[in-house]
Amino acid sequence: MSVFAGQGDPTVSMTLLWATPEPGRARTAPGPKPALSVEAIVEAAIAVADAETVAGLSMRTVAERLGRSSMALYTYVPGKAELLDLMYDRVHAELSHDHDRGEGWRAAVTSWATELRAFYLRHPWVLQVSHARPVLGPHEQAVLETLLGLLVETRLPARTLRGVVNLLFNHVRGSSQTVAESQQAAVTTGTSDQDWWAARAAVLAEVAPDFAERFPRTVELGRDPAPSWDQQVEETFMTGLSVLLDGIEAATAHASPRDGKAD
Amino acid sequence: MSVFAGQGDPTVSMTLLWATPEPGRARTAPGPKPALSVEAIVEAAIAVADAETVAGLSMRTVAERLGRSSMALYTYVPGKAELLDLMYDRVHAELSHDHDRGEGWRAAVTSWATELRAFYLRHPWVLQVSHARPVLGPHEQAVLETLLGLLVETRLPARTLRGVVNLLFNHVRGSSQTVAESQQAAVTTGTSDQDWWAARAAVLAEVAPDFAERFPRTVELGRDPAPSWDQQVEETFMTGLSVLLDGIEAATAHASPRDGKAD
DNA sequence: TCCATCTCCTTACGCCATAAGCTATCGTTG
DNA sequence: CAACGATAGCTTATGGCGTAAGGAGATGGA
Repeated sequence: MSVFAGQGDPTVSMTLLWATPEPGRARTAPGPKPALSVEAIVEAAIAVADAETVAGLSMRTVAERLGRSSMALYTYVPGKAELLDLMYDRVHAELSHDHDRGEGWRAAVTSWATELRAFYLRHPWVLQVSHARPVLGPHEQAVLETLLGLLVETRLPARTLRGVVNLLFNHVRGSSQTVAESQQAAVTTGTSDQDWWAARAAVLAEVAPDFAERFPRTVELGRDPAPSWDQQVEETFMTGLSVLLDGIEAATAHASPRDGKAD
Repeated sequence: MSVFAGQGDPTVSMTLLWATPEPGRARTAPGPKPALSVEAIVEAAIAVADAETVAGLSMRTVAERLGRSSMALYTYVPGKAELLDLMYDRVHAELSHDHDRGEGWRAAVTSWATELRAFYLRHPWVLQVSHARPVLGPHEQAVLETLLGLLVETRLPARTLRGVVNLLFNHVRGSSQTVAESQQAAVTTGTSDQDWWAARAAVLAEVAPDFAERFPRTVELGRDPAPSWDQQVEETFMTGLSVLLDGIEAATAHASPRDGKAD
């Protein structure tokens, strides 16, 4: 299984991904007409993954949803790895590329990050797919291009920009992953996040009564909490993002000190 | 399988984790003496995971390494999820807690981040374990406490500090994950990272000849590359970290503008 | 000595991805 | 129109996985 797949045969995956719809071929094919299509399979697989988490995504569950046997899928898709590649890129088509740049790059990037986060929370399984060797599908590619578009006015050199882009993706992905995993754990275990933490705290008090002495700063970190758990998570994300943007601002100042911030 | 486990029974895991070595019990037990121990199993499991990647970690492979059958492990450990919890915490014991604070928090945090990154690259499977509902073992806890210790002199309020800590972990984890996944993919597929990218670029050129027109900024992002791939990755990490630290510095200024940076 | 207890084993179940080979369908060609 | 050959989707089988169930043998205390 290897949840962090994304390692289908590059050639196959990419051909399927960027597929111009098969110019020559088709039409003159003997044999029964295909009742399915790569498209339909990918769609069904996404539906399954959204609903059941990535662990519940199997060739069988996808095929069942389409009223076929699992082996039928192999006519259209070489294997599960390639299917994941296709799902991954396809789902990225949901993201928009027209963030308002009128109020400066800070606001625009914030909008981008917020949307991306919501996207990851809608499709948590996306975070389980490796992005080390990106599928390089058109839709995923567009997300990066869009972000770069929002950052042009910072005029950062490529080397700095690579660091910044990485940082942004890591923050959004990491923050989303925490939430996504929490939510999923809540479903799997049947315990709400709050209950879970309460239970864990109780056990901890029993098993490590000296916790507060050993980890005083950690305890202190819990001070001044947001009114609700959800708000706390949200706040942590936004605070981090804001700090990050401050960092970018500082970097623009380093890069072109004589321009200042004027454009 | 469910690679992103970390969801063993909280009580069980935590009891095992913080275990004072079983005060009452022991000694007076009939039956054969245990030939294994939780300790030995965890150690073996870590060795397997380090060597074989998390996908190669199964109860069978761990047991084999110890010359036992897989079911023998269940005498010591309730299941794989709990075993992962134990491995996760145990391996964090490798991290040090005496970063030099003499040259200010920037240097200290950089040292912390660098060490943590190296740690993740030594034990890539750690990144596959969910940190949404942390195991709350002593060694993992200590990592957070240590970081907080390095950040005290920033005097950031708890709310900001939560954002900053999150940001730092996300950056280190995210950056490490990319590298780790690359390395693993290199092993699994037998293609080096460089070859893989070359192959993918070739396919891309064939399948999407208009790439440069559609994604001009992405192309531009590749300008001015570091001399080697490894250096590029390293540089991206360090640049991001530096931007991030600039952001923290800015936050300290916001928080207590009249103090300035003096302490 | 006997027995309760404990370790470790074998066996089995229900998942998973997917290899192999069959059947039924259908466009094409004689 | 019949026969052919390509094709879609099926059944079956293989070798993995985590782990439930229950049996065999060892061992300390009664």
